[in-house]
Amino acid sequence: MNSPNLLASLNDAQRAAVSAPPGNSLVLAGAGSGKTRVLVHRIAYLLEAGASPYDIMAVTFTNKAAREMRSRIETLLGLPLNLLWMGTFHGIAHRLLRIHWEQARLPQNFQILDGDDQLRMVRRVIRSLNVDEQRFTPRQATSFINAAKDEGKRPKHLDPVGPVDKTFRDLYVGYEAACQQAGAVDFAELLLRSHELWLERADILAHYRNRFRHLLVDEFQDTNGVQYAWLKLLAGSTGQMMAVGDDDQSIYGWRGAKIENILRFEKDFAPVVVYRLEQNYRSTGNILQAANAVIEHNAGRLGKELWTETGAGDPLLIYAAYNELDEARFIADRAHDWIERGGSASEVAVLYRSNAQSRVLEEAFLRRNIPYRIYGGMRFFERAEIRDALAYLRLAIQPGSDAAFERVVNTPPRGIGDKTIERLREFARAQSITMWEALNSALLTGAFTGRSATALANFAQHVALLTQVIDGMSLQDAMQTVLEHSRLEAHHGKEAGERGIAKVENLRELVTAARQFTPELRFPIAPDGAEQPPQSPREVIEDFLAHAALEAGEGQAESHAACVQLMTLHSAKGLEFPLVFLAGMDEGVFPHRMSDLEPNRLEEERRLCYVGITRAMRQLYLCHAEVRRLNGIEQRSMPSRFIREIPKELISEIRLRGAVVRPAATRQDQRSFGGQRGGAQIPSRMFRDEEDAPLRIGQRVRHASFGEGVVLGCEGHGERAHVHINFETAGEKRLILGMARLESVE
DNA sequence: CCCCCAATTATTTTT
DNA sequence: TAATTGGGGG
Repeated sequence: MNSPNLLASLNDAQRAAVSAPPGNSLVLAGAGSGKTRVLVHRIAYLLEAGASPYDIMAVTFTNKAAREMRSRIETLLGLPLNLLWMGTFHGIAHRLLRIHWEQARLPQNFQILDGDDQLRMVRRVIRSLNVDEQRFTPRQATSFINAAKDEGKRPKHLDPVGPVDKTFRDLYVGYEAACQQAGAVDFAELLLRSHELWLERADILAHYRNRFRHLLVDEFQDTNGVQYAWLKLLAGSTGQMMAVGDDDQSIYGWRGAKIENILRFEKDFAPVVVYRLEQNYRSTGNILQAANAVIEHNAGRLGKELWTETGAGDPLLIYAAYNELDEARFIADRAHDWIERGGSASEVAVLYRSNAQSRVLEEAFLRRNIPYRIYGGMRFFERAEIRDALAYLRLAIQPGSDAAFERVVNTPPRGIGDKTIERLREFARAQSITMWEALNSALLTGAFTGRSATALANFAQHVALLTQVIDGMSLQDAMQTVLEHSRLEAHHGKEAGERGIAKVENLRELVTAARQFTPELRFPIAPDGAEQPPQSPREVIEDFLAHAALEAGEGQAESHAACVQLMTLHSAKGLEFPLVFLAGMDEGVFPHRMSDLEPNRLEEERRLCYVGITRAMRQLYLCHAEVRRLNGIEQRSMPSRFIREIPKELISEIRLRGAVVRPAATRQDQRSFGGQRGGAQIPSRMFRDEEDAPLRIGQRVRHASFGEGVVLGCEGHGERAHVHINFETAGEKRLILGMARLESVE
């Protein structure tokens, strides 16, 4: 059955993929080639062909992508699809474990550890095993554990080489025990545990295999070891899978993603029909050519070249800034021009390699009075005050949660110090009971005396009261009550300045988030019954807590106001903007110096560059600086090699009109630039705003007798200015501009 | 418990 | 540079 309507709006390649015959297929979808469109239409196509929503599972990597896909399908088909399982790997795995908690050997009320909880847990294990915390940092141990889990490995699967590895493995063992004891499951564990559940329980696996005959996986190049194994197991020999991905956009290798999975897929799921989506509907010809040229420097690609029917468009623009302040100022100026000419701020994005670069940019936008929004950094549910409040909420419904207990036992401070907590912890460990139980039993037996006993008793009473008061309350009321009782608002309210105010606002926002929360459907008791909404208020609260862990809350308080978007290249994946600036195209910054030695990592940097370039629809700026202050040290830097990989004919270099030698910046100038304290005394805007300027700092010049060199600086006015040049052979010289007859070298 | 100062150390980030 | 962390003293 094929509906002409459904396929009419697609191009040939898209149509072929959407109407792929039964079996496995791989869609290699280049940037901007309509990938989501294909997935959405494929689902619609399957439904039209007689599949039930009940038969389909669609997996994405981010909640945002999942939401987007669901809403697009519902728009396309005009009906809600509750029975279709669509979500992130973690979301779906979580769902499975909630249904089969018993068979997965989890307590029914198991909780999810997010990254921060996990780190705390690991730290606790390190201390309890008396491992040297300096040599084996919680961070290292956590990434060791996660790396193993991402590969589907339990401690018993590891064979440690040397004592260091062995210690890590011991920590992994200890951590697993601690998690099991606490009834806690980290992100990687969700996948690993559900995978093992299927391996151990053929009946459960058979049920899902039978149910999910159609599997669709987005961003396949980002799958890691367990995710791949999980999919493979679920598909079995009967499941039909469509994997969609782009090897050129694989940028998460550093957290376990494997591009090779695309190749493995072709082998393991053979026969696989491969579709290539290469027509791009997003960018101009010049932008695409630049992207193609850069990515061509990578070896071992699956091979794919984007093309467009749109014209070449404007050339890419390169700006060589003097330093990062100049770069930021330039970007803000150009963004300003765009808006002046009638563009919207939201059409503009500034992308950079690392978050640290956002500061200077932010200041420039602030100064220019351009509305901006910085993505990334701390997300809503990750903020300490929010996590504290949620810990209270959890404690109220589940006082046995040690993680929650430890988090708030002394927040706000109530006289329960480290010593007291340590004794309590010891008490709990010795008897294998929870901290909460330890507290109550210690109070009964009079193990604590004096001030700490009073403080502990107060806390115990406080939690018990909270539990009682909250019982039967709606989520929203419970949240509100918890905030009032915990005195967290008052605690943060008296904190000085902006920060305190922001925290109180966040706490209020949390009540709003609780009010707006719609719980996911719950799972049927009978295997094939329909999903139901949660029954009790308590279940809603539990769902809300899981939701907070699983979805850090990027969407929270999302303003759709017209803002210039500032974000890292990583978070720009999947987005598009008419005007894009790539800031910090310097060697060492991008490619990052930590990644430019090893070929594989360099290639990942290059893919990141490819992602960046292909975000741009109409105009792309590449900016680099000659001098850049990084980690407090001012350094000369070279333009990124990626710039050199773009053919010259696609590029136009920006000469600021009227760059002319001018004396060192006045104090006014410096102040308007946010100040340049310490470091090299090179004025930040020496060569601006006048006519006919042949010289820029960092520029290469040729002198009749000294040969070639680089301009380091300059003092004085016009023809009589003293230029400071570092010649390649003759060394550093100070020359008088009018006499030197310098030629610029390109 | 809180405050202050010195020391330390700086990717990318989703779930 | 700047943000966070640990130690010492009140």
